[in-house]
Amino acid sequence: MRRKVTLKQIARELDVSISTVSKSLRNSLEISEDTRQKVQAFAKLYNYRPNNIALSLKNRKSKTICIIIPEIIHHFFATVISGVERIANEKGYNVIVCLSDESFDKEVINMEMLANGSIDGFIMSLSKETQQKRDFHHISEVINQGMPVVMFDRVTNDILCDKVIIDDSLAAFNATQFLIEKGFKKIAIISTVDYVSVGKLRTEGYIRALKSNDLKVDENLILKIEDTNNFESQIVTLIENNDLDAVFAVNEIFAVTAIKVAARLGKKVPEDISIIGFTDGIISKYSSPSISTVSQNGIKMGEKAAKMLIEKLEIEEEEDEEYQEQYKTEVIETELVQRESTL
Amino acid sequence: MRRKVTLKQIARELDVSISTVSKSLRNSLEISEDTRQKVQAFAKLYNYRPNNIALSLKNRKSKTICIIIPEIIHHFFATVISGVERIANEKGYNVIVCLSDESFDKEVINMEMLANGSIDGFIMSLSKETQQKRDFHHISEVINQGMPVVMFDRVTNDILCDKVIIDDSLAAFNATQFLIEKGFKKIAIISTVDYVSVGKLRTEGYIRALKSNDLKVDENLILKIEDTNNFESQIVTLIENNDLDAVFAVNEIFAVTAIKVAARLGKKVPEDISIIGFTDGIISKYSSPSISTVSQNGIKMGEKAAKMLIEKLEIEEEEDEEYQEQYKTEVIETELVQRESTL
DNA sequence: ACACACTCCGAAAACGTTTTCGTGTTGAAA
DNA sequence: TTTCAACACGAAAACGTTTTCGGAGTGTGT
Repeated sequence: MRRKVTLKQIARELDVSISTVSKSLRNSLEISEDTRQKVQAFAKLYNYRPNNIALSLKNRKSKTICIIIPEIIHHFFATVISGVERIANEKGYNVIVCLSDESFDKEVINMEMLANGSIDGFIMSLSKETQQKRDFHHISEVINQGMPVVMFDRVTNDILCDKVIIDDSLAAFNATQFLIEKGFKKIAIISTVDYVSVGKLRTEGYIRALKSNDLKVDENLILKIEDTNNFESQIVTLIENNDLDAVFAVNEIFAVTAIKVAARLGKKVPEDISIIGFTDGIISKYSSPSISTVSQNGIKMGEKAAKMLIEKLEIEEEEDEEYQEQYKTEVIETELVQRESTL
Repeated sequence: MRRKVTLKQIARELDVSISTVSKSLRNSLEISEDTRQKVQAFAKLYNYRPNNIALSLKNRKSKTICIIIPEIIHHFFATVISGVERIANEKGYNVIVCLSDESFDKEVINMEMLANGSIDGFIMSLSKETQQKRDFHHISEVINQGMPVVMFDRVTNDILCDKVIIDDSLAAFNATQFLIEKGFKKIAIISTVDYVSVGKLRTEGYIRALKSNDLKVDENLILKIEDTNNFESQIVTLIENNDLDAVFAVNEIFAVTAIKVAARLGKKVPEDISIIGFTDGIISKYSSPSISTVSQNGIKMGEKAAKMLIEKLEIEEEEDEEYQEQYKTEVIETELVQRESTL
């Protein structure tokens, strides 16, 4: 169990100064061929690796970024992480993953813990609670300290920073329009409560599509679910009490639950009722019947977010301030994936 | 955009020494009530937070652990991360997530990048390629440097360290036994190639169960899948050519694919053919029919792994070496979850 | 008047790097 | 012999902390 070897130890061992060792290892021309070789051989023998923490301190940057997400269990967020990881690795950055568990407090704690030099920037998607409270002081504080933040998916207009989103409203519009063009009239939506930004936007898109086709918007067909752990009964009621043609669900779980409920109520999908979901994850793919869905490419979002963040970080080094105070919002394309749950 | 305030700045501002500031903030009795108050007020005003990197360097530990997994998309691994995160957070540790993408090289690179002071210990599950090559030098090297490693799920006997596993063989035995007790004779297994440790063990358990019930082991009923991206045709062949009573699949994807294939071939699940999977993830839960499965509690595994690792880390501080050279292997209980895919 | 204790604070080392600057030793040119 | 450049190396500062040690000043007891 030899401990890690340091410059100092090499220096002592070889009877030269620390500077000489450092320079030798970085192939400085100041050092004679002779000593350089000697040092490098010794370093290799003892498997010397520069201490990252020391480098971070010296360079005042850690080459590490943090991604904060509400839930890792959600397939979509997992794909985003995977996209971030890929780009980060490519550019020599590490990724710290933090889970807010949809809790405002955990989000704040995570940010405060890491904003003290541990990381160079944040990529984040807001927790439900944060969106509900509309309290973003922890984020603006971090930004004020000069640390770049990129928000994705669940974003807010209250904070100025780079953002990566999909056009939730448009995607929902298109999905609904797709159902309307199939000839369906009674189309329900299973959405979330309004403070979840994406839920609200998707509901908006759904309503816009109905209106632009002169269909009546029936409040009874708009189900807004608050408790994501216990909602099945509400879906039962929705399907039981209305003679639906189709259902648009704003996530996979709602969609697959709708299918199960429909089956239990003796309605066949897609013959009796069509269903479209949101997020092209594992559930949609492997469900029986497989689920038509709006695909939001998580990997692409993650990659884009990571690219934007790292770009900001590297620009910061060169240009001294100025110029960089402009923020972009990237919109990632969505796509309607047709499977078995729609006619 | 005020930059982060440091001890030095506070000291200069208040015309005292750095030591005084540091001590004041840590409520040292050496400092008079007066100055302490003054410093603390100032620090609070400017929102002083100690620089984590500097602390890491000084304390020679980063309060950060790394978890390396093959794929974050797999629900099981996501649950493990979530367990690790919870415990780590509780104990004041951060979690760096690295993905090996089932690649040996990425695994090595990740470990080497982080083993230089950036983190205090590893939690990991081996990539397929690593298991195939049986090359674990990167792991033993890290361990030799005195950095604790905890392996979970995909482990190897070639490395001595703490481990968290399930009894794959026993779990498979029980699942098969369950099918046998239902009266099934022709039971197939859809497994992975043998170099994937858990696949091999599960196959062993399956065979053991058959033998202990005096059932013939038919090689034709043992399907070992290599390419996890393109295997459906093999399952078709398996089900088409054999008049199966039941199928035991070693993961969710294989199980749900078997169901889909069976349906296409006109066999009803569970009436014509029963199916048991492995891993109680989202697919098993939401599939139609829902899938009976062996539940391996990922959260528990993650929590246990994190606890073991952190315990090792904290022991290291007190006891000077000695005593700690004993490694434990924790076995997490599995459970057979009965759903609709078995009679 | 002296010794001593106590209070309050600062200097400096340490963690492991990188880099700037200075300096001693060569050898050659004047 | 002197002068100067080139070469090879070391000292020290810096990044931001914590902590040990020592010291100045004050007060107390004899």
